[in-house]
Amino acid sequence: MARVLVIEDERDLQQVLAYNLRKEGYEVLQAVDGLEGLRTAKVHRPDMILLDLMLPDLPGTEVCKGLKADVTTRDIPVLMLTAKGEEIDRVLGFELGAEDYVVKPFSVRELLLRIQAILRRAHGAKPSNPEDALIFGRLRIDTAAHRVWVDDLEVQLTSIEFRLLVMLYERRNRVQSRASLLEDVWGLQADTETRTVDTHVKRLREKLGAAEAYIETVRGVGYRFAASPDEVHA
Amino acid sequence: MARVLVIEDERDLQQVLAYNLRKEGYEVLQAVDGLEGLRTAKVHRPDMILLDLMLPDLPGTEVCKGLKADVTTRDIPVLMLTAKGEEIDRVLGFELGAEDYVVKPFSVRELLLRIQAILRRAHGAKPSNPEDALIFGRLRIDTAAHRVWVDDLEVQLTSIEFRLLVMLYERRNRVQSRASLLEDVWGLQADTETRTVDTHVKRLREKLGAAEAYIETVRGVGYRFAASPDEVHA
DNA sequence: TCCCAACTGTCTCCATTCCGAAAGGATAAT
DNA sequence: ATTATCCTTTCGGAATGGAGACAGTTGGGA
Repeated sequence: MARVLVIEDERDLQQVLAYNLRKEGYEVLQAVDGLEGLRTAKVHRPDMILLDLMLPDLPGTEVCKGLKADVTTRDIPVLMLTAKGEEIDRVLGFELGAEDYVVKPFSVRELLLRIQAILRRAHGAKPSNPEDALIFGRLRIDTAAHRVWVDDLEVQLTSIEFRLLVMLYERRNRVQSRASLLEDVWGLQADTETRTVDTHVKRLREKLGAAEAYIETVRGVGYRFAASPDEVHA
Repeated sequence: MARVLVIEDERDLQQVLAYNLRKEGYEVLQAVDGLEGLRTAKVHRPDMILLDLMLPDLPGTEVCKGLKADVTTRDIPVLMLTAKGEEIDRVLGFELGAEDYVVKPFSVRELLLRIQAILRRAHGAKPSNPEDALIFGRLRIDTAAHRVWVDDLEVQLTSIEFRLLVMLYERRNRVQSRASLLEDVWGLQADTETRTVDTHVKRLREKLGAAEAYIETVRGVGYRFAASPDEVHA
């Protein structure tokens, strides 16, 4: 799930936000002033940032400038929390490249929707090229279109199978335990004695046919996507 | 670079827009009410116009009519800025002929994308009319006229249906979640527990008849417009 | 002003697909 | 050979999306 950094000095609000974000399944990073926020952003690279405009050390505008000035954080969308609906704040926020803003007091629901929208846009906009599918040996994956091909023949995967494949691929050459797959693909956290993952891996392999060998079993640990297409042994 | 006329009375928003447009390399003309907007449009012939629906002297709809009534400004695409809940239906149809609209508060990023899309279309179809229509297999879409044909037979779509179709088409071969469609077509931010999108897709498909197969359902994810007219599965 | 037609969003119902669990068979490790 | 681990098959319940119906709105015309 997505990681959200909350830069907010009011303790109570910080708690409320963190609680609600976690409840929605986000991973939450917290910072209570601008400098800490900048540091955390640079180190942890969150998927987006909630930024209070009024902070004890730096004004939020400066934090925003700081974020935009650094290549590693430049592209992280910022959602501004402004104390009053002053137009000036809005202007500054946008000028500085904030993605959106909400005015306090805001409803948590509204805020969550904005966050969702931003993350959706960020994800959707990532592969802007028309035909940029991942290619791995005989396997081709187009995440934007949600389509998969093996040897130029399209394979119909269900959404879970697709997520499982992408997750394995993104972390190729690293063993994924069943528990971590359950968490990342299913969004569950259960210390599991279930064979659910096995079942889906099996179905996925079936559908992948010739490309099934890319998914390797690591006995006693979990599953691993091959490091390179050639490494697969017959 | 393209010239954009911004007709907007709120000073701050005017500034935000101008700043961001210039940053993107556009030349910006500004007007703070409808009459000034009409004059400026006639004199300077911008490549497109951002028009607030709520202006001090004239409603934006009237400005739009005025633009369409004058030969020198008739072909300039108009992008409407509307507040939430304002009637947007009539804005789009034949009546007013606006090219697109965004609902306030909008993210500047989103707005810039829309502007890009409009200018791209406009440039591609320089000699304004005859081949202004997009062709996709048996489907023909004329965004300027808001008309659609299937196998050379015109299909009557409502404004939402049209917008939905265009949105899907412009992002073809990319799955659109229901939530993102709700946001981009309806201008709503909502947890999608609703079947509204499904219903409209269904109605759209009905009307498209033979071309309905271009709109594909991706179970558990959303909808996707086919990548190419031939790829449609039986 | 009133009425009618068109449009839109929501609801319910239903067929289909999909998921997760269970259980027994197969395979690798010791 | 024995055990631990993984694969395979099967099946009922749940989720998903489409079809149809309906009421609230809106705009246009009588």
